Amino acid sequence: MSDQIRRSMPLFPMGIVQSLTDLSARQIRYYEQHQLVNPVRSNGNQRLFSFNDVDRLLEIKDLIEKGVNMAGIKQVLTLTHQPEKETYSGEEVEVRHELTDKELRRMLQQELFTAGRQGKASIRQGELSRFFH
DNA sequence: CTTCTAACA
DNA sequence: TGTTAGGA
Repeated sequence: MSDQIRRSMPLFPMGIVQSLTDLSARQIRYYEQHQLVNPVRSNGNQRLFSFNDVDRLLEIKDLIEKGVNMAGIKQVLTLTHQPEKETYSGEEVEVRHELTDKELRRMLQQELFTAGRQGKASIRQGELSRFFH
């Protein structure tokens, strides 16, 4: 598993990650507060992100653009990064769960009916009606 | 010059 | 989320 070590190596500072993800420093720091990414700190207290962190931020950006809020993103990322055991030609391999649009819609729809009505759906941001149109 | 934390005319 | 102050 040497490749994972490389993907986890602290490499880029805030500026690079900003241009790489098109997210503001404010957003990136905010997502870090919510445990969505875990950049390491340099001696000067500067954040150093790994390739994995950037990859993760891109997933977050994608979900944000789909109208999913923090609560929803946490759920999706948790499910997505939960290793699944799959058997290929006799060999058991760990595979990253791919969340399908169908599953995401299910989550959103369930949310829409469960916690919905009374208050705001905790998994959505504003009117995400386009998911059902 | 870049990044950090805390806070909000 | 943006923006800004005050430091490192």
